[in-house]
Amino acid sequence: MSLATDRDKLQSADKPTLYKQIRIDIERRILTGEWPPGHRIPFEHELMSRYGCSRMTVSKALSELAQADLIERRRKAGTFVRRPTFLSAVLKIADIRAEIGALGRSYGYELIQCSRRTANAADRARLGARKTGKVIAIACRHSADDVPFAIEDRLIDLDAVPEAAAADFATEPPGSWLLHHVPWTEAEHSISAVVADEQAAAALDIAIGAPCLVIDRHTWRSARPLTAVRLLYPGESHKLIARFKGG
Amino acid sequence: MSLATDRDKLQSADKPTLYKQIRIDIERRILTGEWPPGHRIPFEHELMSRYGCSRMTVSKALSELAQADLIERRRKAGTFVRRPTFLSAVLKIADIRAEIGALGRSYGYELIQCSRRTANAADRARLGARKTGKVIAIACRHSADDVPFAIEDRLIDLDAVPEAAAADFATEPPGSWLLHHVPWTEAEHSISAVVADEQAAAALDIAIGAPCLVIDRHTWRSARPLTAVRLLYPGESHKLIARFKGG
DNA sequence: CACGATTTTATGTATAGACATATAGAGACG
DNA sequence: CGTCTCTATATGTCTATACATAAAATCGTG
Repeated sequence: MSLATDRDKLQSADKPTLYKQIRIDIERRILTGEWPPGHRIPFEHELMSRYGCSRMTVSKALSELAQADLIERRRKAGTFVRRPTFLSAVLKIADIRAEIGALGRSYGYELIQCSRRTANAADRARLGARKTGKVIAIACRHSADDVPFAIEDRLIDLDAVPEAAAADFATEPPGSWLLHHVPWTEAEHSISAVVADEQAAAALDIAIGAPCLVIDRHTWRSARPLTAVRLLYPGESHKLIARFKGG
Repeated sequence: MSLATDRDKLQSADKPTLYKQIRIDIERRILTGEWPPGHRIPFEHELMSRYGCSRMTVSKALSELAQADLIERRRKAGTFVRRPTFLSAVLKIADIRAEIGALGRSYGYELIQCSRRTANAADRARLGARKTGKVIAIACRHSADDVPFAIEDRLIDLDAVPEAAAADFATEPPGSWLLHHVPWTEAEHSISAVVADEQAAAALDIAIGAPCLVIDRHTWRSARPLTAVRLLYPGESHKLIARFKGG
């Protein structure tokens, strides 16, 4: 009878490091359904002898899977395949300039209106801030190859983002500026559909009553509102790539 | 001169384990902008003495930050704060039954049409499969408190998901069934806006020409198409929560 | 049997040390 | 001055060991 462990099989396959191979091996069993949700994964000691390595190594593999929400580890009980309650995916939203650039189209930007004012009740409600001093209100238009791509209506809390006072939004779109200068901790997106009113239709060069996609994004840093933005896209498809976690 | 390290400060704070405190500490510096994108984080050896712990411990903290894409580690060069090129966020889309349940509203489901057929050219194009045998085509409607919530038009590749032949889609919505029975590895969402045509307006009980949100979702397992679905929601807001990664 | 105390056990964190590996930067050479 | 090689170095992986911690399982008692 052989003393060979699965380690040989994995090692012979190719290069990646051992813990990564263990991770991939377990991931495979979960994704193929061999180990369905709720299934108890072998104890670390069993995996140690199965793969012929130390506990730290299998633990590292399991930790990464746990961080990726694929498994759940419970002391004394063991490690279990998580029951998916959500289609969990990583959503990456580029800022519009980068997005248009990635499409190989020329980016155009036009500042329509930019004003600084003391926040009124509507501004505070929109930002979700109880009290605020000054805000910047911006309206602008993004275009790709000189065709209107989206219009943007944004409010920035100047107390939370004082650096914004010095930014030149006539030349740099506020989304890009914020993305590269202002760290954030939470964001919430609300996606909906509307039909273009007269104003939006004129700005986007589409018919009144044409469908538009709306993305409302609120951004916070440690629960403090930073900015609220509404983006209006002509109804043509706007793509979001969502991949299973764990590269 | 004191031999005290930052470890004392962190430890005294409260409970979490050391490596987690280190992670949180570094995360804080990044999020507050103290360490801006591109900044080189102190070498592991410096962090060792700063926090008064072993290299494995700081390495574990840094590894988690790297897995969360907050930092980038390069051999010999060091560890750097990543320049965010995307608003990266975790998107969680519940299946519609769970979503309505979470809202505290009663879920209603109605199968409109369900047929099994040999895939035609249009089916293959929609699934993105070069060749397929049989498919299941499903049309159904979801409602919340007896008000139409969304209509669904779905195609399932029976070769890739043979278990679907035995499922009873008259009682269980296909989205829920698939989520709980079929593991997947990749999904792609395409979100757009349309106006309701006569048929959609009738099914959703809205006016013709009213805005609707469309979500097209394609799901694969190891590059093999499993299902393609189009969901049509009345234009009222459909919320997606996106949070900064790394809890 | 109910219920609280004790034991057992699987994971969680931390350590020191070792070797692997990629690569930035220095130095050699044409 | 460019390019090539070599070396120093920071991260990457792995081990063996130790103790901490949470919770399931067991035991003991009223």
